[in-house]
Amino acid sequence: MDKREQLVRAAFDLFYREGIHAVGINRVLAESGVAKKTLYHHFPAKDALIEATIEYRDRRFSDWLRHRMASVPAGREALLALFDALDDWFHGRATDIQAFHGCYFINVSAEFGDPAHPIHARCARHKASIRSLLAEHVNHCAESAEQASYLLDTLCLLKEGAIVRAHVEGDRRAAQQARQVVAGLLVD
Amino acid sequence: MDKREQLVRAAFDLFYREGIHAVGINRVLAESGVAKKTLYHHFPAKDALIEATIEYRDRRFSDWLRHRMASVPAGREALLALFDALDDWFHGRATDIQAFHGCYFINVSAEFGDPAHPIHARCARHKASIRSLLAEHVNHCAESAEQASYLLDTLCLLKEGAIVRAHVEGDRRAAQQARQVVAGLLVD
DNA sequence: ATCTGGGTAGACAAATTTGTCTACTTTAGG
DNA sequence: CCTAAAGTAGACAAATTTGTCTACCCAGAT
Repeated sequence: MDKREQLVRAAFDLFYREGIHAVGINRVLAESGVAKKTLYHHFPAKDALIEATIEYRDRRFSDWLRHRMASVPAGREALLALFDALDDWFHGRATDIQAFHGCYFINVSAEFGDPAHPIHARCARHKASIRSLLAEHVNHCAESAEQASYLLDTLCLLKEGAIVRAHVEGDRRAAQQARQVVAGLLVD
Repeated sequence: MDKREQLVRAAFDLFYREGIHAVGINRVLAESGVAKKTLYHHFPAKDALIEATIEYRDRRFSDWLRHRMASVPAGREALLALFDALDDWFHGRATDIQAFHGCYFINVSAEFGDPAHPIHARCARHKASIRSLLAEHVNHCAESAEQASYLLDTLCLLKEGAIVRAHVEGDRRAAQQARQVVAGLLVD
């Protein structure tokens, strides 16, 4: 078992559930069963560990979503599958990724509010990467570049909206609501 | 000048910009120019101060939005005015409320992730209150209870999505994008 | 006039934070 | 086999956290 990986997983679990500034290094150490020296051998400072958790989550979440969207025909169906995936996530039926506590990248961006901060910028990059995953599928079913752009923007708005509503307000129907809107936009 | 109010304002400014756990009591004291004893005279603990900042922001933000939506005819126009207001906010043209650093309630919910925590619950209540403000206007232009419910859900999704995209990704066009979608839904 | 409540400045306690360092052990490869 | 890297436990430093407390000031109501 790789100690670095152990650290990153434990740190992610704690940071995701309780927030980054609320969780001290010692909690991560205790949870992962790794020595402090080892942590500082792998990471120069807490910030580097935080970035590693973002990298970890980015990989995990993207793989999960890519997989879900690839299991149906590309285009319209894949875009609807996105919201089915979110629905499973909100209802605790997504075993590949952790139990739902909101979007890690939104949560981290809230704690590192300055857009110029590397950690915030890294979260923005994740969002851009998911956006480009959706873009591929939008291009499958849009009739013009203009419509594609409009569709992509709308999908991203609804996706973020669903995640936030599910977390802040605890309304787990949010994914289904968003799916319904998307279905209406994709009838053409 | 009311010391309690001074404290709440300074605390809100700092918490909103830098996050709650990242800002210590002493920072709030220094910024507000109030003595520590006075803080603990008005608030039993930091949590109570946090709740007071939420109360403060809830009042401020709701008043601002209500005012913006009341300056045009109720119904369709008011709902579009919501997104114009967001657009102004994102572009730093909303002087009544602070410069844009995301939604305070989403940010706080990220730091207090447990939905059962009173602070998280208070944020959810704010969202519910804004939702019911929108509901009044939706009822003005919906043709059925079913359509009204669908419209309201969609508006809320787009609103949260726009705020998150503007903050995390720094895409300040998000409000205009959302407005366009809403305009499409409200043509009837 | 005096007493009460809100205020100030800041020392202090106790816990916790990040990060360093020592001294020792384990493990894997040349 | 032996060296070098990675690991352990945990003491320690220095700063920072929340919250309490002392000692004093001042203004307004009784």
